[in-house]
Amino acid sequence: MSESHQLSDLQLGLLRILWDRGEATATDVHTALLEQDRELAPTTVSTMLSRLEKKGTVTHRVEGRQFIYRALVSEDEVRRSMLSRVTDYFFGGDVSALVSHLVEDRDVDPDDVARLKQLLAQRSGDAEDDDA
Amino acid sequence: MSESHQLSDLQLGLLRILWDRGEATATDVHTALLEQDRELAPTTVSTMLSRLEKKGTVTHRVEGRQFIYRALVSEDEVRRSMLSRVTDYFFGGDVSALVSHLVEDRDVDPDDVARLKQLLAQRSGDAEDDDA
DNA sequence: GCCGTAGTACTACACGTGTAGTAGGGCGTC
DNA sequence: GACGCCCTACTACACGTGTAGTACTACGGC
Repeated sequence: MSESHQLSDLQLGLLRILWDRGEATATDVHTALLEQDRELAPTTVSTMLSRLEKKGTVTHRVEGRQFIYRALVSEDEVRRSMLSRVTDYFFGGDVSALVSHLVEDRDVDPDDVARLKQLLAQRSGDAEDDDA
Repeated sequence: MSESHQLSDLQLGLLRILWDRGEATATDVHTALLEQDRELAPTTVSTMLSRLEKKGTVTHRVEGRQFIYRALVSEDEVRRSMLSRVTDYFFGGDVSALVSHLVEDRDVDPDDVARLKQLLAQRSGDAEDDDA
């Protein structure tokens, strides 16, 4: 089930639009991409959508002359898959190692640290919470 | 500078070996892959290494008849790049949102939660640390 | 000195991606 | 009713990847 979604930036871009809108015609997608300064020929967008459909990533229904596309994979699924890839590869599958890394290494500002502490407190709250 | 390293699984596999060993001949890499049940022809490995070299991801020096390869991108750099991609795409670049997600959504067991709490405690303890 | 072996270089091919042109079929317009 | 426009379908092409065969070359052994 949980296929390793290896998606390119453009493919992610298309999916993003479909996820945000639920459904969209090729033209909608094209327009949306333009708004993101992704200037592609309409045919290019259609081609990509067809290909994604062939892979089972999206599907479409017909309305009049238009194809209305919809994602078949959920954002959550793809996010999970991409995160797994990083987690597995760089942290031996240990999510908490990834979290540690993020907290240690990357710029998580004090506010966020506070927020996370709270989150963790809630998380373990039911057990023996004593926030340090 | 920080190029978006868009690397395939195999490419990551090769890099992993180079990172772990510092340097390795094509044969070393081939052998290492075999040990990971990645059964590829020696020529395939060489081809991939050449291509990575052409892209500037690895380099080699010659010793006798052998090429000794070495990664030109650091593991850290690639990890950072891959994490950025996920973070930017799914969390609008907000690292703490990613961390929250990981903590909320994924299986971080109680021990880890405790560990993370400690980590955060430390993190917010030395409030005036200003690393680059 | 010749031969085999090991190791790299060159070549090849299928497939996916990014990109887009052209063709074909309806629908609206006049 | 003919024309054109808007869509999708089909085709094309360059480039990267995965995969590997074949060619070339140099070193070591006898």
